[in-house]
Amino acid sequence: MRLQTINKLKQAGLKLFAKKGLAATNIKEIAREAQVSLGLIYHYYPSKEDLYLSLANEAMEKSQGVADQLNRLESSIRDKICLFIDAFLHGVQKEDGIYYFIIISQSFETGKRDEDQQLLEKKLQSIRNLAALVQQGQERGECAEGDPFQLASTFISATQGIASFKLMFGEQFTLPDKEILIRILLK
Amino acid sequence: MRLQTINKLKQAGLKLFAKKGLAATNIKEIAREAQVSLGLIYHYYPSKEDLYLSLANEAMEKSQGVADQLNRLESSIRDKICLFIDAFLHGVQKEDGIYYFIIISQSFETGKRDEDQQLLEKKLQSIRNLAALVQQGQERGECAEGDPFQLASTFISATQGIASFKLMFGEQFTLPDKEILIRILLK
Amino acid sequence: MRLQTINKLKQAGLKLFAKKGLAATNIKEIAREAQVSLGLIYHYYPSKEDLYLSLANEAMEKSQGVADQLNRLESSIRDKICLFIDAFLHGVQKEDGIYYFIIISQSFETGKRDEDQQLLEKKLQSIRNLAALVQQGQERGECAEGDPFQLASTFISATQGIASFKLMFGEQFTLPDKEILIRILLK
Amino acid sequence: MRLQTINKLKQAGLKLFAKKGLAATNIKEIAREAQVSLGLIYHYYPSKEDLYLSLANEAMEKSQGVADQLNRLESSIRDKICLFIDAFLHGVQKEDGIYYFIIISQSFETGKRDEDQQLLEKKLQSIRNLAALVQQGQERGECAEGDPFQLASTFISATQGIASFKLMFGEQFTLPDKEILIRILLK
DNA sequence: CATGAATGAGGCTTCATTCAT
DNA sequence: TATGAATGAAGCCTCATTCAT
Repeated sequence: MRLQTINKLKQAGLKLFAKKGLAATNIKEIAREAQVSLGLIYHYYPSKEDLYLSLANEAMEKSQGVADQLNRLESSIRDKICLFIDAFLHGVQKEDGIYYFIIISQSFETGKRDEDQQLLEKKLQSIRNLAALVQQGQERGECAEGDPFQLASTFISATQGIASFKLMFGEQFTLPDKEILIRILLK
Repeated sequence: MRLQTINKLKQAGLKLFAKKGLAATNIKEIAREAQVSLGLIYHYYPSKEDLYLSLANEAMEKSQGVADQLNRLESSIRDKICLFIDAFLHGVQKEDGIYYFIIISQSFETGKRDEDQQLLEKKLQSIRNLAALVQQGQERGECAEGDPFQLASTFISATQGIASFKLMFGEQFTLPDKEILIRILLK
Repeated sequence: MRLQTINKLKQAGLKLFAKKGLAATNIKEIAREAQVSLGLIYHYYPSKEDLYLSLANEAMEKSQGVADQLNRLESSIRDKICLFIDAFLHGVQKEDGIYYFIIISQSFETGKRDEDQQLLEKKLQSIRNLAALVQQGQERGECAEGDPFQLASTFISATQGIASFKLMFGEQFTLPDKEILIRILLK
Repeated sequence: MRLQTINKLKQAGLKLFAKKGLAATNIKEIAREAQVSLGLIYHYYPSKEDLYLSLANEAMEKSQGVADQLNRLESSIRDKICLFIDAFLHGVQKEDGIYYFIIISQSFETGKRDEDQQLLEKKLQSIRNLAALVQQGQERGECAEGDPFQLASTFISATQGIASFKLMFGEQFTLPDKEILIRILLK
């Protein structure tokens, strides 16, 4: 039924878009991967770009959801950041998880100006959110010195690059230990 | 004459491939950007993929060249790493520089198995080279604790992500201060 | 039930085929306009072309029916032609009426050779019928001079063109007074 | 070279669009008829619709050109109208001529609102122009009685219908004598 | 060396039709 | 009867590449 088909499509799109990017992924391939006929995609998504945007937005929402959850916790900044890193290291080892990270880090434009712009804005916002957390941490003496936005973006950069390497090299690539990532943000 | 045309083509290809990726960049656009006729491209490169590979390899070589130079210096590991970071932060602010960084970080496959594989291997090697440096640094007590390969890949990840953000957001994005990057690798 | 659905389908098909032609009208649109599900259409018509042909034939029959009725009247040729013109001017002002006129004037081919050919033959026959009437009129001195077939086809041409303009321009277009049309055929 | 190719495309498009309409004519067919490769069409026209619009506009311009020429003549209204009818009857017997007439009479929409609207407006204007001529003729006592716009539209309707029949039936259809058409507009 | 017209395979999308429910 | 999800052939269009000039 509807939901099952949509899930198969999302699954297939996520995997292929993450691995090859928007332009290099073709609709036929998505259909094959989803085990669905070519035309069916267009019952659910008006275009390849719409499927991509839907996945990219979903990825951002998931990421934002995790961040929100952490922020609601009654714990030290250090603990929040540790949990965030745990979530990242855990997520990047699951098939879907890594695809979501990669989709977020991609900068492929769909040609839909408004929606591309919105995605970009959300990315920036998520860095700002982490920066705010870092600033709090600095005030409490838990975080490393330096401009909070710079610290946050360096950290996010590192996670994106790591996800990218993990996808590129697979088993050949060992994820960094938690401590290495912690050191970027915390004293 | 020859050289000038080739340069214009490289310039244009570099910019467009970096901004849009291999699949989304088309030859006509490259010709227009290079102010060169469409057919002329094929006097110098057998295919779009060859132009891309040529640029990607050149980017890797440039990067390797910088690393080699640093390694040949008679200075402390700390100084080498500082110089490396300087080179990165400086490079990423120049138009061409950032394009080279982005091209390196991309994982676009051209369909030429051997050459794609070679590129991947070079990327891995450059992480290993940095890891070796880090290991030396650790032996001398200059570098941070942790698995050298993990430290190196986290650092490289961070630089790639930063280059990517810089290209995405342009002036809206402030590069991190040197100290923030230094802290990933050094005590 | 059956009949109601068929009527809704005919209504919708008539409107859309008249406005956009056979090829540019799609089944989904017909279903929507008829407020009927997509699949249901295929319970009543084997294909889009069959619905079209059914409507085109019905239109021809209606037109032929009016002509037959007039012919059966015991009145002067002049009166018959006047009544014919009345019927046209009246019909073209009703929504369905104009669609039927337009369908008749269209020359869309459905790919079903035989049936396309039959439709064409019927069109020709209806001109010949009017021509016969004109010839009678000329013998009685009521009709204008000239080849009866030419007079008839010119008249029919005019009515088709008028119906077409009416559909195109709607309220912006004023139908011609009866006298103008009368003058084509009658003295 | 360019011009020759463009002419072949126009020729082919004109013929096919006239015979089958916009939606039922496919690009591959146009390419075959023009003896040109499929892709080449897109060097000269951005889309099928653009080719169609270009032909439709050209047809309107040709028609307008003839009308303008006649208007510039220093002759009686009667003579102008006679010449107009001559031009029509002559044009409709040439292959291209009839295609142009048919294209003008078609009401296919391309989906480009503005341009569709402009075409419609031009059609209306050409009726108004003829109506103005008729009004002059009435003032001079040369034209038939009745609302000039209605007379003009009836006349134009007749010519369109005649062109349509001619294309439909070919040799089976005899064009009306000049006198029959003259009688619609002139006393 | 240089141009850009020409080609056609392949990609995205539509849509008539079928079929399980 | 009735629905609309599913199919896939066919249409439009793009674009890497070739080639005559």
